[in-house]
Amino acid sequence: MARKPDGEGRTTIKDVAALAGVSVPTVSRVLSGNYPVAPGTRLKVLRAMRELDYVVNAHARALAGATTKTVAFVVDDVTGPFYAYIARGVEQQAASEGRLCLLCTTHGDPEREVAVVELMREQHAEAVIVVGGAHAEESHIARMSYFARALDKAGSRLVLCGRPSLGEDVPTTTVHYDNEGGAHAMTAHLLSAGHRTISFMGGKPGLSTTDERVAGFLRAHAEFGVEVDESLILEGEFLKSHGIKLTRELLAEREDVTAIFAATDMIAAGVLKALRDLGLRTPEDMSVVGFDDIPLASDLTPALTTVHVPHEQLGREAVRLSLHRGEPAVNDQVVLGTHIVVRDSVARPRRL
Amino acid sequence: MARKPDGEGRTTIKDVAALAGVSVPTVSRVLSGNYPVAPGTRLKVLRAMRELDYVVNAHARALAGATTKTVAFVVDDVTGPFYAYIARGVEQQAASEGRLCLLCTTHGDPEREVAVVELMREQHAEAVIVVGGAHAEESHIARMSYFARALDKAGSRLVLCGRPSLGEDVPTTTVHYDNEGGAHAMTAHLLSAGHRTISFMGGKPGLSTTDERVAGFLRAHAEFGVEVDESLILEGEFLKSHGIKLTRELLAEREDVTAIFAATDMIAAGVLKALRDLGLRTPEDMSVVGFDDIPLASDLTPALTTVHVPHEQLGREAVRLSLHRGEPAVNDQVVLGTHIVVRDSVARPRRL
DNA sequence: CGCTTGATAGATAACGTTATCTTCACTCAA
DNA sequence: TTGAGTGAAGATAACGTTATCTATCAAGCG
Repeated sequence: MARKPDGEGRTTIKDVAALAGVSVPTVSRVLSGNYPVAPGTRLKVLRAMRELDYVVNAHARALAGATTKTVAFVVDDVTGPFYAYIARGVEQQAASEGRLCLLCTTHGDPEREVAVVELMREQHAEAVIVVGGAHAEESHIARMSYFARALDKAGSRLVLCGRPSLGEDVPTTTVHYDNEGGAHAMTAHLLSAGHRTISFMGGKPGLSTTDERVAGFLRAHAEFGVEVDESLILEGEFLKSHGIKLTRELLAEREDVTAIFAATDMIAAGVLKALRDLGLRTPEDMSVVGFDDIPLASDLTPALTTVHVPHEQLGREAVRLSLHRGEPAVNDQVVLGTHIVVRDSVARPRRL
Repeated sequence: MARKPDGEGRTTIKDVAALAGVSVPTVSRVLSGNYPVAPGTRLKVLRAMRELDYVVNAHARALAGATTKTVAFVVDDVTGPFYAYIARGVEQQAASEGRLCLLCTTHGDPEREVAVVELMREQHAEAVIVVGGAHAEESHIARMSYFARALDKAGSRLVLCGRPSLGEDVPTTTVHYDNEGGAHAMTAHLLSAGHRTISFMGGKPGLSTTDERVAGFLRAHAEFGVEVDESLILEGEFLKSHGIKLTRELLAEREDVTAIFAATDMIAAGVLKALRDLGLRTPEDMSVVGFDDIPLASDLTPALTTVHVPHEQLGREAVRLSLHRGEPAVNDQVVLGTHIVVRDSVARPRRL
């Protein structure tokens, strides 16, 4: 039972080699299995490893070899169901590809987003996946492009998940979903039902998610030949509380609105609550729809008609694409489809 | 503009040193700032770093120095709101202490939990935080204890968050919350309201979370001198669908139950839905309470009376305690309090 | 029977940092 | 002046792996 004195701390490959009576490289060979080792020798080494309770030092391995086997995941806030499901997709796919998953949050702060990407560069992550809507500011785009190139030069990859590409010439992988199409389909659904005065509620202009959803909203109106009253496009955060506040303000001012298109399901939850508090019935007095199809949507009363976003698949694809990209394309892009899910929150308008 | 030829990949500290015309250690000193460097030299180095767009190699640094600056976070599933909020707490605290956060999921599989902890050992994470109820199986406890000791020997720390300690002699930090007390208070609340036939619904026996909550349920009954009908303690997963199924089965068999204590808010959501489907009103025909106080609880109809768990604080404490533990205590323990939040889902029983 | 060949295993050199030990030029007191 | 003290930098040696090159031994072949 010759063993390294306890309390010494970490056991290294050297200790294993000594105990097994072989050289250090031989142990390394047993570990990686990429080189022939005599069965007897292998056994001795394995026994020594077990005896000493040895685990490799991932840092030393990363430094010596080339591959790092880590995927970084950058997100506003893990708490939102929207992100949580993408996170699950990322984590699952990463795990199934034998990768570890580094989690960072930015709290919606573009400054912090840049700082975090920098940090990931230090970690030599194989891919850095940035999730959620992007800010349209010129300076932010420039800085992200800069990091995309820096990562690319270091053999890594910037992945944009749920936000538009930075440009054809910037080396990134983009995994987006069809915000514009989903908003278009949903708006068409409302217009088909006879609604003509629809409020689009929530979202900050300049955030890609908002802009794309509003674009779909406008296009559907144009196709139906319905003029949009710009004052019905209300700005706000993606929060339930904002849904409540905006709904109150809207109904205090106008009587003619028959439907509310909430920019997200969370906002829609607030809208429904505000309507209930005001004594209005959904969908009889007011139709309400959302966007995202988070689990909450089907739990609301009434169950919310909304646009389904394939969150989990989004996360999986982000990892999958960034890890095995075959051709040396500068800029890979995938757009996943969205579709409307009809539940119980839409009816024909009463007052035309 | 003498610079390393592009396309070479990673720039190292050597390149910076060469460009700045100083030695490698000098650059390192500028980087860490723990040693005096002449202002002029510092400036030259900083300029070179910017010029070459240099970032340190975290792996090399981890290998050379001792500190690793990573916290690992092991959880069943990021998707559940319960875990998501703990995750947020962990991530926030880790970030504010300058640590990175490694995320792993186990999908409730004890095997995978062990594998993941092993993996974290390779990463030399400063702390490995395992979140959520634990399985009581002897073999699992033994293996976790083993890893706790292994981590401890390597200067790291196993943190149990929301699950009981592994024993006095096992080197761990435990950050728990008062399951038993919360369940006790809530049960007392129901008993005080006059309920005498209460079903405890959901949870798997053997999972610490379940066992602790049931214990509180039983203690309150004992204190009120009310006999518990064991057949009213129903087993099931922590899922909404199980809440629906169990409620249907329960009400098909018995007429005398006046209140349901759902083991979690998710189950309670299912209970409420099933009751509504059966044409029963809450709380007039049946009182319902939950446990966890996830955001969903206040959105349900009626708003759910439940036990508040300080999720985010739990995550923060886990990181804080594991990072600065002063005395060399083998086994630190903290238990955070829980309290009931009264909303609209409890009334006095109609039928006594 | 000597020489090539294949299968193993050891020796040595990276990998990119930080820690530690020296060295070197100065300044200041004796 | 000269020796001690000080501030700044270089030299060198880790850190724990894997990669690469070299050495050994046995078998196979001409």
